[in-house]
Amino acid sequence: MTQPTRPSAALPRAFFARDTHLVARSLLGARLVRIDRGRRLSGVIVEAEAYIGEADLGCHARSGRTARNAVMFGEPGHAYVYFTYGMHWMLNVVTEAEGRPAAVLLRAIWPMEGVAAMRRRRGRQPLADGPGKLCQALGIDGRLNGLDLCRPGARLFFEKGKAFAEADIVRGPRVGLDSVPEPWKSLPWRYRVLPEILRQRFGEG
DNA sequence: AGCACGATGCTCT
DNA sequence: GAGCATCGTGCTT
Repeated sequence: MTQPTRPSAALPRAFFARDTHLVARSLLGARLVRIDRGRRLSGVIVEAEAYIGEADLGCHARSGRTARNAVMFGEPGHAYVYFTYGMHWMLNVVTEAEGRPAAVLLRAIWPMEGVAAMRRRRGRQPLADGPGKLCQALGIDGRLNGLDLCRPGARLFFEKGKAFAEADIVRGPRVGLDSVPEPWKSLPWRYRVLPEILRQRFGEG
């Protein structure tokens, strides 16, 4: 649909080296860009969740550093991509200072560029309104785990976008943590754009 | 429109 | 061997 109107720089590492809630909140409205065989696939980020530290029992870092979660302990601005439920990839971006395991899970985008290519990957199904669907639509899998999303030339990165107003964003409990103990299960660490605001800004799906 | 369930394989106990 | 930061189907209101 829309083509890029100007070259834009990837969000810098300093953007991610901050409080995880602030990063999650600030990513809403930003653009997630995937370079796929030389073409841009992108969408506006409309839902994200915060996972913070070893004390957060909903976070993969809860049991300390392992082979799977090692990237989360590293430099901010890298992709933490993992496989779950035997079939789905999840995309996170590492946040906060190096050595402190924290990340933001990308849960949904509003597709903007390369919609036909995304649809080819997704079939006749909703495009990218869930973390697994998002990864499938953008062709993201474990090969991208550890990728530096702030490095020039990266095939996956973030771009600044039109921010959403505070009133356009709702917080709520994170999804899929049914067996995680309280308070972690219910903490409002999920951030998403109100549906009516999406309709207002983007029109019907 | 909503809920229950099965798929399917990796990670950690 | 259990559980999982999910998804699509199929069945019930």
